[in-house]
Amino acid sequence: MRYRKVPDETIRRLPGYLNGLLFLAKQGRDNISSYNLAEFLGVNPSQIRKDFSYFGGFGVRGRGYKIQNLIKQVGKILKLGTARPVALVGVGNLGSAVLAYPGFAIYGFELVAVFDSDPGKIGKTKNNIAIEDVANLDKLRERNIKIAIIAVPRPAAQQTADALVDAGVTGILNFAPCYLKVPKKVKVVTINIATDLARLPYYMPTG
Amino acid sequence: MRYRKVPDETIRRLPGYLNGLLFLAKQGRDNISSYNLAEFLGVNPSQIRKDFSYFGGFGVRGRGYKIQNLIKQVGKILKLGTARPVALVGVGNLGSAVLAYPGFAIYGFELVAVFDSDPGKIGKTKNNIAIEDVANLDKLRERNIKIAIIAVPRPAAQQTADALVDAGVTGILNFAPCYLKVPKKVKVVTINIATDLARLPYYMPTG
DNA sequence: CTATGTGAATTTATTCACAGCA
DNA sequence: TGCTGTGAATAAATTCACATAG
Repeated sequence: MRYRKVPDETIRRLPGYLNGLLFLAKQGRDNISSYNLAEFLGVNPSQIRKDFSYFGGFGVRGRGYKIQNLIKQVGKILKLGTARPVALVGVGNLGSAVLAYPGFAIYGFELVAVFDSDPGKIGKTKNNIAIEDVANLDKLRERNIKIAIIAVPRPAAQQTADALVDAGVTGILNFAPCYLKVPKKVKVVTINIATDLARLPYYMPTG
Repeated sequence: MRYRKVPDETIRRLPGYLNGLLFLAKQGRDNISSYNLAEFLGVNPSQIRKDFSYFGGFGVRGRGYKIQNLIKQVGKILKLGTARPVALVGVGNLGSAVLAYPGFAIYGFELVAVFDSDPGKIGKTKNNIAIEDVANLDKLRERNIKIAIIAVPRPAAQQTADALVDAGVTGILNFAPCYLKVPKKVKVVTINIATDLARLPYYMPTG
């Protein structure tokens, strides 16, 4: 197809497609139509086809998609091909849960470095990873870690982001409930559990 | 202004605005312009004005917005006026973090019921809340709990959602990495930490 | 026949630009 | 003058609908 900018929304959906496809593959399935995949993922079939069409289309007319092929192609688009080391900053309640979270592996992420500012935690081991002093974040550069997860309290979030950027990090998953100011070349995705919860009542019937 | 449907995107942003406004209020500020609020939140000023305009507009021309008034109005829009009881299902790593998460309170949410299927956990107390048997989810109806958080493993997610819906729950925050099929009257917001992380590499410079 | 790939149509969301009010 | 509120203009995203390939 002719060149067109890939919508951000398409990129936002692709990891979800990949998640579903990996699940279906593990169930032993090897073909699927956009209709069946859409049903499974709770989205619109033409949306799926359109999303894939931005990259040339991966299906066979009349037949559908080869799941293994789709997995490979989507992984390539998202640059998830090789194992990616990830650092975590902040080992409080949320950070500990993130550290133990098993869901990152399917995308090739591996949590390999953990930092905290609490002297009572530094040096201790959690999930087989030694907790390091947050003052040593600059070590991320020589270890070639480009992705970090911020799970520190709000007052420490911006300075943590600054230190990460200084250390060469260009991708940040932020759990602190605030906007992080970073250079344009750095991508931040913020997750705020509370704001997501706060959307529900608006849509719920009163009474 | 004339009637127009409020965009979903506006509703998605409002809890974030409220979060920022509450923070600014605690700092002692009482007025703010759309420009300053936008700068603080990392969004576009006219977007903020437009978002508020769907509800009539809450500012004063030439002066800006009264923070306390905005907080009140946005809370009303989001139906966050009164305290809202919330239930949590699943007390694994993620569930425990959610249980200890302090961020819900500013929106009036209170975690008042916790369920798990593990006999080793049922009856124990965590964060001053007794863990109940997930088989008793139907008790939510008589306790008038309409919002629930699903933090169970994927294989149990859909059946948990079904049980919650049967118990009268109409708002679900879902941490399981899968689509949940629910009746139209039920609103589901899904948080998938791994898919959010998986968006980063696409935007990051290669090398 | 079946189900993709994709222009075109439609819907939704964002941003502009400025009239109008304090 | 300063900043809101909002139509109008753009831009972005979704959905339709069908020609086309297997």
